[in-house]
Amino acid sequence: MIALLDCNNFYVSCERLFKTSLNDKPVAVLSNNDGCIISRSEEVKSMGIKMGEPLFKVKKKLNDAGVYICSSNYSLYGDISNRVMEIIRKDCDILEKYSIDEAFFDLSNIKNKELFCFNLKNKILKWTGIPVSIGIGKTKTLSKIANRVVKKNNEYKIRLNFNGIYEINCEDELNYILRNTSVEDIWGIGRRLSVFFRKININDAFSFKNINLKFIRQKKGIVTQKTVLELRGVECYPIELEQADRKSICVSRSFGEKIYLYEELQSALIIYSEKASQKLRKYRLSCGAITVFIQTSRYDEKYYFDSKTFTFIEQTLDSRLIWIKANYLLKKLYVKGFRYSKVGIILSKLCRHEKVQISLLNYALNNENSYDDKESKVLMKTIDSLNERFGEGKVRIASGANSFSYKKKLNTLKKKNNWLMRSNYCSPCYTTRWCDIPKVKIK
DNA sequence: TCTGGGGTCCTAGGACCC
DNA sequence: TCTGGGGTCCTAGGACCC
Repeated sequence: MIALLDCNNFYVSCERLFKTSLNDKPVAVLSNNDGCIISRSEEVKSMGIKMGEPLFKVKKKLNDAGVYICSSNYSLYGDISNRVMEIIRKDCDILEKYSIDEAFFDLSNIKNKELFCFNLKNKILKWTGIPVSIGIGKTKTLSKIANRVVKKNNEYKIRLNFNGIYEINCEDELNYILRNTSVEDIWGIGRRLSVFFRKININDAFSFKNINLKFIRQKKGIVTQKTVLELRGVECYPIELEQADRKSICVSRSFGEKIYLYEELQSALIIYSEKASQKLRKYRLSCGAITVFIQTSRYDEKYYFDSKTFTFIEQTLDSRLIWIKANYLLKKLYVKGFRYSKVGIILSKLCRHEKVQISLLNYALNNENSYDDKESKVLMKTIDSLNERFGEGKVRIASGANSFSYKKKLNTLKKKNNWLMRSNYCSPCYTTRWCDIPKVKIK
């Protein structure tokens, strides 16, 4: 049996931890750049505010109702998430962290599963302050559905109170639940697939479970077939204990204000390149290719999107090299006259440091774009540790985007770095930054 | 005016090999 | 006039997830 633990309204719950006055007030957390609503307290959900709703469309409604709005604060959420995961791991080490607010864990060897989960839930609440819900089923897909039953109690009405825990007990109960679960609410069935299934009159999880296996394999592929099997109790997605190495790393942000100037794109991209390379080294990886993309808003009449990729002869972890190539790609991509809303960098063809395939050509040609490998590694390590100790961005790559002449140009245009992401309602990093640690007064 | 960011996997089709 | 059979690898695009 597999349990799925899910933190309730996770980002909102994190914001409430250090600002207890918000506990019974409506709260909403925004996406990056304060664009959309991505976490809502129960009060906000019941106002009819949808997940992913753009802020500007509902701002008045939120203000009128006295909703407290937060920008997202990922260093806070990431840290709280780790604490929750560690508490689970203490009681159950067959654990897979599935997302920032979810974990699957194995209950096969536990006798009273509901009691075990009940105690775990209380412990997490007591030690971190985060409320959680736990669903238990034979497979990951079923535990997801069990978890949904806890949260949408009013849709299923099989019990008055779950205490945050629900285990699918018998076949009859399972079928009842599946009949009352819409096809689009199954894990693995998204917008496109649910349109397809609705068209052929498969509207709920029960009829989806009983679909012809050959038909589904042929029409929708192996992934969807696995989802059907999982609903039948056949495990297709086991709990993954080891986190697989990443296959790509992407850093991109929407701008606070639209951008026209090449230099402004450059000054954003250099920061993203540095962030991406830093992440690369944190995972002990090197990259074999980089992709840069730029785009205008999807809602803009003159929509523009393009991306270009450069492949290295030899995988690298050096920020300088990554930036040189990123800048080169940006130059090729930039077209004057568009209102750019976003730029980004993707590192791909990743491999472990120690598995980098050394190129004969790099040595033979004494390639100007390659650095001495040993020196480069030491330098990057030094930069990373300086930045970790003294704060992000303290040591940076020199570039035109940081130059005096560029700053002068911005000055004459009376501009600052207007592209910086909006984050107008951000809470302090209570648990990850020394100066933000909450102070306690004792009388 | 204002609409997020970061991932994974599968599949079909093209290019190439003998 | 008539042109096989069996593979691999790569990539773009599409689907999904949180």
